[in-house]
Amino acid sequence: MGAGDATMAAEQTASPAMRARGSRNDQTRRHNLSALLTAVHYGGPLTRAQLTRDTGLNRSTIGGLVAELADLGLVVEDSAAETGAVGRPSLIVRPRTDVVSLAIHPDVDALEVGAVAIDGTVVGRRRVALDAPPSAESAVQIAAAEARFLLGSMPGVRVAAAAAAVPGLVAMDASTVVDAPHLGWRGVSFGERLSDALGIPATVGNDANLGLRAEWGYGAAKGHDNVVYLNGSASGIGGAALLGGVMLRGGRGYGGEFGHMMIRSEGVECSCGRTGCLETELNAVALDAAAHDDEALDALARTLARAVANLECAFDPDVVLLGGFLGTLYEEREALIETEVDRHSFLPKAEGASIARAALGGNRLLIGAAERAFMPLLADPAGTVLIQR
Amino acid sequence: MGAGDATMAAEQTASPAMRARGSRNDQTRRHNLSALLTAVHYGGPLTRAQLTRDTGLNRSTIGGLVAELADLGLVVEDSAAETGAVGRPSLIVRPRTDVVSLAIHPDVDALEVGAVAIDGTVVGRRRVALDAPPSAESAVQIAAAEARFLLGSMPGVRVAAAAAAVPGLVAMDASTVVDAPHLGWRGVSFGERLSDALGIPATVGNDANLGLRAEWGYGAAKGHDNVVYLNGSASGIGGAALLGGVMLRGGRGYGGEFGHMMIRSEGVECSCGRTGCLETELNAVALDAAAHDDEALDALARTLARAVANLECAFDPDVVLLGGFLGTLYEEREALIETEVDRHSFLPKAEGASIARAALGGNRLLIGAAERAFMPLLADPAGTVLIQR
DNA sequence: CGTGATAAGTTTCTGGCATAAACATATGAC
DNA sequence: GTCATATGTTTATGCCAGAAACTTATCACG
Repeated sequence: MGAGDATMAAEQTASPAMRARGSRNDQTRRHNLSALLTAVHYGGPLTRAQLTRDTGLNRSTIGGLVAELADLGLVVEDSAAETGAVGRPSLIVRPRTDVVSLAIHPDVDALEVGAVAIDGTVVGRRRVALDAPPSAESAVQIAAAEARFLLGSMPGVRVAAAAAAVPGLVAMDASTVVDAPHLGWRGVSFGERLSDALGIPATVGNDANLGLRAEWGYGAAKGHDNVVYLNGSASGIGGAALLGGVMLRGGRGYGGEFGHMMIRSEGVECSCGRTGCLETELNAVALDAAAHDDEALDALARTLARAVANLECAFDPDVVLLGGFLGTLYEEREALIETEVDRHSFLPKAEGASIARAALGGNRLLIGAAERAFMPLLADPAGTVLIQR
Repeated sequence: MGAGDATMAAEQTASPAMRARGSRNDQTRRHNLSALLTAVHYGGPLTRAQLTRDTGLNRSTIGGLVAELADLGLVVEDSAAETGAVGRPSLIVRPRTDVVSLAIHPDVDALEVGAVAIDGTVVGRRRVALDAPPSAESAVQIAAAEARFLLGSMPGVRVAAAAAAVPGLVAMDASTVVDAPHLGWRGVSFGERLSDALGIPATVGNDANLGLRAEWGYGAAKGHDNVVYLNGSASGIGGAALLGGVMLRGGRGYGGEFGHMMIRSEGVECSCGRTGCLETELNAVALDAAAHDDEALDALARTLARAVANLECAFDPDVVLLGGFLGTLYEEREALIETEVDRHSFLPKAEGASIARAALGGNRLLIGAAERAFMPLLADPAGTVLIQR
């Protein structure tokens, strides 16, 4: 009889908190439309035959669902490219590239606005250099002006939503920036203000979170469901984690602040009030200072390795993704870091997580924010209104 | 327009890994049966009217679903207790107490077997004291004998499944004990062997995980969806985390090993090969030694506080739950720990997690293991066969 | 070319599921 | 004892995916 039988079902989670929502027939339809649009969103153009296999749904059902998505203006069906296979060629379903989301990234020295199509390509971007960190209000104004310009250059385009990637704590409402120290924002309803200025629903997400989302969808974390992400930037170390395919959020939305994980008990005092935080021990300044000092660089690499080992022991990820200067440090000291992590790893060897460098570079936050903006549409393709420009 | 509109849907997770499963009509039925059984499982007896409100389903639908659950022998409907309210009294739906799961807990000095009814009450338990840690084989034999005895005393009872709580790493197959150092088990297919010996499907879970599951369903974590759990026992410190209502597992099932979180960089060498692990700095021996030394106890409390602060910064939980000797330490140094955690907390004050002591005591692991065993039944009430004894 | 094999799109019909609406019933209030 | 209220029950309806039969587009082979 074996234990295997029960395994699959047992992995599911039953909520004791009486969150018992009933399911209706129309939710089935919504779920299936969502599954198809999500599949072509991440997987690129797919044939109807592939969708049939992947979803396990019937040919007829796929036909109907794809027709509805086409009616909604979300996908187009092309004749097949020649495959050389026998049998009637299957139609290719691809997301329409004239459906975009707006991505906004305010940072200390610049503000970027991008338009990202539903297939994940950045179809337009504008960057405004800034002398000083923008106030929330000026960020909204600049973003709105740039967005208008951007959309003006793309006639006929339809906009799903907008989202901003902000370096700081974002509340569960996906609008309020609770504390973005480097921008000097505290308790700002940035999403709501953006929304009003753009005339488009806008949400806000933490930059590390959205960075991981992008890497997950289109970068180095693609295909992995358990990922720890560490990103080193001028403003410190941001962290995020994807666990079982779900983004770590926490009760208030502040989960994943690995930059303030204690890494040295007798360490330097951090701006956050604690001592020995990862980002006070390992940061852009320290890395610059160690640029021509092999031992200093080794020490920093060892610090990173301990952080990675600690995170592996807490999360047991498939991949630990390193971005920004942490990615650079990793490339420069790959062997050292790998052996140090192995040495410190609590988990059975050979099974450990792999370490990888983040892949998407300068487009990462724009793609991540757009991902966030596309989520309502992906979750309910028929129930989400697009804004025609 | 505001950001709020998009928020709910945006919190959902769309999987890029092309896990696009289609949903069929019969899954709707299964989902709803599961939702109802789960509701009465955790929420105790509920009226049909309450179920109607909680699920959002139609009166008629609830009627049909409850009838099916009753036909399956999983629930009974009673006439209402007098509520004093106007209107026709609603029938009370309660889980049948003659449906049980077997819980098995092998430990270094004893093996416990319990029978837990579907309403969460422990209806029978047997404890066999042991001179030495049992081998996996003898644990199977003892468990099977005790289970036979236990079930023999409960005629007419039907068994859903069995599950064991094991102090060690358990693989994703929910059967293989990869490494249970205190028992000396390595790479044992304990679940499969149990299954064969009992004649009942059996799975295996990590003890801390199952402890948290129990506290979540029936103890101090009830109603919270983001919980970090730390349990101190003779064999060290076990950890587990519930994140957004989902148990942290990791890619291989080893997530949540917070006992091996680095807490002092120049610390003592741990059996795991690392240094300064939480459980080498704070354990039963150290606590005993500090029993009559206020300063030593303060130091241990500070160590605990740092661990809690670290976990809060990574997970942003609603509650940090402390069990075993950590619960004792917390009770003895509550004020100190609270202020130290606040001082070290990275997150905005006042919003921080509360700390609480685990509630379920000696029944915790039996309840947790039974929870695990009930999961397939809860997930698919109509598709899971009960074993008649 | 023309025929057959193959695979996929399309059409039609069916069954399951939740719902709405109408009806029946059990309680409290007056 | 009647009414208001809330809930259980029965019946008819609409939606959705699936199955089966049919149609279409390609390749292979002679």
